[in-house]
Amino acid sequence: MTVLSIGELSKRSKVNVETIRYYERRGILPAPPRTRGGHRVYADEHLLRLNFIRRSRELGFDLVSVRQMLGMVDGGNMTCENIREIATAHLDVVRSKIADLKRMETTLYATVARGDGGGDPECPILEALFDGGSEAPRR
Amino acid sequence: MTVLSIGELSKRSKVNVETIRYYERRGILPAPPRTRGGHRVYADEHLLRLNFIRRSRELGFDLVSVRQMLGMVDGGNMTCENIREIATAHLDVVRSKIADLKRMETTLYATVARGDGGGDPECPILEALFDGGSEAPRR
DNA sequence: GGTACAACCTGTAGCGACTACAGGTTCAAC
DNA sequence: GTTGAACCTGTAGTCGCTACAGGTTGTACC
Repeated sequence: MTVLSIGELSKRSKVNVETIRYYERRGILPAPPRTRGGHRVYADEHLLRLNFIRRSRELGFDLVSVRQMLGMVDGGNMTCENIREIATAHLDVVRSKIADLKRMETTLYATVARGDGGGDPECPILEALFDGGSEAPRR
Repeated sequence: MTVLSIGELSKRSKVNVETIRYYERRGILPAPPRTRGGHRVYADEHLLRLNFIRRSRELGFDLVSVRQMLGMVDGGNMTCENIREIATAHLDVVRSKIADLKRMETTLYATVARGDGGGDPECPILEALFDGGSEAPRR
């Protein structure tokens, strides 16, 4: 039965003190008991939960999804199927972000590389940015 | 010498009216002349510039970089070398975002796929989120 | 028991790049 | 002259924090 100040919780979870309080305000981490003076007092369960949150955030889940998943765990209404749905939806989001960034990377690299060659053209990067059409690289 | 209302400029550039005004406030699009009644009146040069901004944004440049590039074009102090520096730095940022997202994708996919198999384990996704360590996927 | 000072508290404002109003004015067509 | 879409300004909200300001509490040491 460990007892932790917010600072100690912060160190062990590697989550910023301000962020911990922010999670509490957002209803993602439950409000812990307080000392007589008003300081927060945490227990192991909070550390566990905070680790879950950090790990989810590292994987790119937004706080709404994190709250949903934790809410399911808390209430009895949890199905692994529901959790899987959230995770799968998020995986799709991550994959489409990767696709977007790869499209950027391709166009950017082509643009930056273009001027490397011989002559002294005005500025191929600017030209590409000025006369380019919409999103999708032409061709 | 085309004359455009903000609505027409918006249609042609595919940039939201509110966003156009936002760019003006941020000093990225110059404030155009007004009608007697106070409506903004744009010319072709604004469309050109706005297309540049849109295209840069689609490639992920932030507004500070866009302003820097446009500032160089406006003042005489532009070198293609400076432009290339900005673009190359941005390319690095894009590439590291891709790397981050790929790491997420790998871990996420492994996590989601884990429970597909036979038995009826509690919930492998939750387990992974609860007992996972820091950022880097182990193994 | 006193004192110093780190750690804590609340509440608010800022970031970036928009978006979405509210509440009012102007323009264009008929 | 009248409608009504388009425009105007200014402000607040989004997301996930981060960074104060200005005050209070906890704790270690003498």
